[in-house]
Amino acid sequence: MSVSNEDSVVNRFIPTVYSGPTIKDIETALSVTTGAIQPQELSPARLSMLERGLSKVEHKYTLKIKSCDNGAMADDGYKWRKYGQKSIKNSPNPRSYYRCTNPRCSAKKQVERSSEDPDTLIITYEGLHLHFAYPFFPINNQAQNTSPPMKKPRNKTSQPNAEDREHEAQESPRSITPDPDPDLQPGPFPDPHEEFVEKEPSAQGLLQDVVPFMIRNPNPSSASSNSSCSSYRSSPTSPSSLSWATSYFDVGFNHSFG
DNA sequence: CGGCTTTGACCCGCGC
DNA sequence: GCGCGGGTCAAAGCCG
Repeated sequence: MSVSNEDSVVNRFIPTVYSGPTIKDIETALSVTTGAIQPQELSPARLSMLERGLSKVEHKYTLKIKSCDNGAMADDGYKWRKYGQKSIKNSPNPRSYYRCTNPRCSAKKQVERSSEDPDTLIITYEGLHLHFAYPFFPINNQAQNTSPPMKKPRNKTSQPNAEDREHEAQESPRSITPDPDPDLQPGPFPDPHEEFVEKEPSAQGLLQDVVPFMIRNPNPSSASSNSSCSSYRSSPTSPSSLSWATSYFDVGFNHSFG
């Protein structure tokens, strides 16, 4: 599998999902989150996104948003299972831990309320899952050695390797093809657009979780009122929702390969 | 009855 | 070596 071939697939796929930014642009945008590039070099859309509080720290993406809800389930319409909650030192608000309900995903997120602004939720996404998108991204050399410092699961359990493999599937570029979903095979894509849309429902808890939230909350300051609290749950799988794919890849691409 | 959420305990890693 | 903080697990309770 040559890189050029992968690249061609990407080039085919990306424009189908959205028009505008290229992979390079995505990389550029993400590099901004780490302070590598001046904001004025970004597109208005990307700037807007960043201004809304998306930031990247290591392999985690922190999203600061205004919300009238507790942030537990009402963020994206996809399913996250709460698996823990802890009170945080120096913070009056507890932090909730969520894990994607999709058994293939090891994606997690932490939700906590800002101590400064009770209306602001700080959501930290980690292990974002992009199995369906992996085949469409070029495997850069830099991605080969960027295995995030995921903690090893305890060996005491009766499933010593199951979870490891799961992490591999999420974090390692090599997992691009081995993903168990036959519908996500790389290579010739009969109808990328159609496939993409149709498969989404089964890809619960994907990066879509991040983006719709931002896209659908264009005005965070007013989101705390009442109207936008549930609107973004409407239909992340609708064709029109592809508009957020730009941001979608922004986050996921870098996370997986950066 | 099944699934999901909640809550407390346990375990691990890091810093002092 | 000890203590602290954070993350995950697992059992119980609740809701649909």
